[in-house]
Amino acid sequence: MPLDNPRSDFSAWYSEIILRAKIVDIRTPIKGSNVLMPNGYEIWEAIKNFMNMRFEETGHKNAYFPMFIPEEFLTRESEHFSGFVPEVAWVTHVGDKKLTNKVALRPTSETIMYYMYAQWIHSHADLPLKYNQWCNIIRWDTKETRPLLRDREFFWSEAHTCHPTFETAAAQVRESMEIYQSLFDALCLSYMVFKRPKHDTFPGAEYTIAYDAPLPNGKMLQIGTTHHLGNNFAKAFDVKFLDTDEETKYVYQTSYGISTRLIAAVLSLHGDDQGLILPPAFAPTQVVIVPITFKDKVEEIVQASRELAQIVRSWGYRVTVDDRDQYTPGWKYSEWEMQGVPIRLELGPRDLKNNAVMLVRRDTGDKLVVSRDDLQNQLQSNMEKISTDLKSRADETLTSITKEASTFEELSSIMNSSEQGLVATNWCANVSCADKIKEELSAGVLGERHDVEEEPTGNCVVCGEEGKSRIYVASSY
RNA sequence: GGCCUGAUAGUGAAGCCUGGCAUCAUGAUGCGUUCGGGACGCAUUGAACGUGGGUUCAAAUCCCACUCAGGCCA
Repeated sequence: MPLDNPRSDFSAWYSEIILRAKIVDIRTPIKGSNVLMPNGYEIWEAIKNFMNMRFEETGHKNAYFPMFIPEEFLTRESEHFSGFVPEVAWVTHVGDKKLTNKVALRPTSETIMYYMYAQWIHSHADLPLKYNQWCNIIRWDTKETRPLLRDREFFWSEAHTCHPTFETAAAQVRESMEIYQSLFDALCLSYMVFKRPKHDTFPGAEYTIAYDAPLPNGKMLQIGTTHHLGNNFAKAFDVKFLDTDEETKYVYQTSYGISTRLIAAVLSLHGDDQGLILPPAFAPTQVVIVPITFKDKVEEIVQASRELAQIVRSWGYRVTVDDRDQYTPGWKYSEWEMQGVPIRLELGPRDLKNNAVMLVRRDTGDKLVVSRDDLQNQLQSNMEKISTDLKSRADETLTSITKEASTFEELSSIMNSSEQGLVATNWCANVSCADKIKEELSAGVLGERHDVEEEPTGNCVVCGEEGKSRIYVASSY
């Protein structure tokens, strides 16, 4: 029962893999409100562990803020509110009583957090304040939900920081970028960092930095964002401090987040037609041991496999022994490959006799007979090799979908082809031209690159006026 | 926002046009033989056909609404 090829039919491949690899089950009663199954949840926990480590190193504290937001809060920063209002879910009743003041289920937590920040921050000595929360978010999309890509309820991390000046907040933006890029690199993703155009900046923010990863179908996926909020929210929520010059000032703020959507990027970018390929550092099971039993030696081989598992576990790996006797080895190989386990060890009578094991890489299928003495080294070097190879294959995907257009005809022929792609071009910075790209091509202006300096190379791809910036266009989820 | 397609054992499908005992594969369970790339035999087990209503002697099948899934256009 082979999977579709992710390059030729990504949509079908994605729908199927998500269930067959036991990541998400969408057979729930409410649209866009799905089960994150253990395999998916454990990847998320591994991401959390990585991030919590980085947060600790950089002076962030985790906290938890309420899910219920009074209506009045969402109207205080009106630009912010209007950005979310169509997707906000409201509590309007309790039992059979209608509430006098309806309550929102958080679509994001700026308002409730900054209301509290105003009570906590008094002086420059209280700054910087760097809090993060891991929580669930409700955004009630009325249609077009896709598991992990666009859910009505999803998990995320949102960090919200306060600083004395615009520049110290800008420095915090840079720190968040460094943290996120270390995470994306550890996940072996390829991505580009963009400064979003003005019209696509987060409601209430001065500017937005976004990280976009390629998908095999030529679309791009936003896997994280960082916002410099200036003091717009500080003014709305009255977050002030007494500075060293004895003046009362509004704080400057930043916020940044990643969500379970990141998992979708990892699955999609690395997977193949046999299933998932998980980056070793984040795989729920890193090593699976499959005993190859023969009728007169079942106990001996199963026992040896369990002992081997204990040893490999003591080296710090997450290990599973698949000793189910109702499945044949070949069946087990396929199942673990579907779930993306990076390395499989096969242990049979031949290996026992030779004091060896068979080591198989998920990403390449390469098989290698390894002596027990050399196993620890081989595991480590193969895990590292898998990571670097995943990363370079991901980079190749990004390179292969990146294209160039100087006229609207070129741009539109790329966007209308089945491969689509990420198109580098030039823009006059007028929203009307971005709107035309959106209306006619269902694609968006991702912005100008923030990780690389680039100058415009020609005139605006839409109107032909002077190009003000070199931008990238793609369709996105 | 508009349009199209679909929903039948755990899973995947057939049956629907032309209303009349719901079929096949797979899975699950048990026993036995197997086991180095999705093994096999025998036995057992499974559905009020998405939900609600309508037409009819009779509805999985025809009609209406809703929910969910997928796709297309704006």
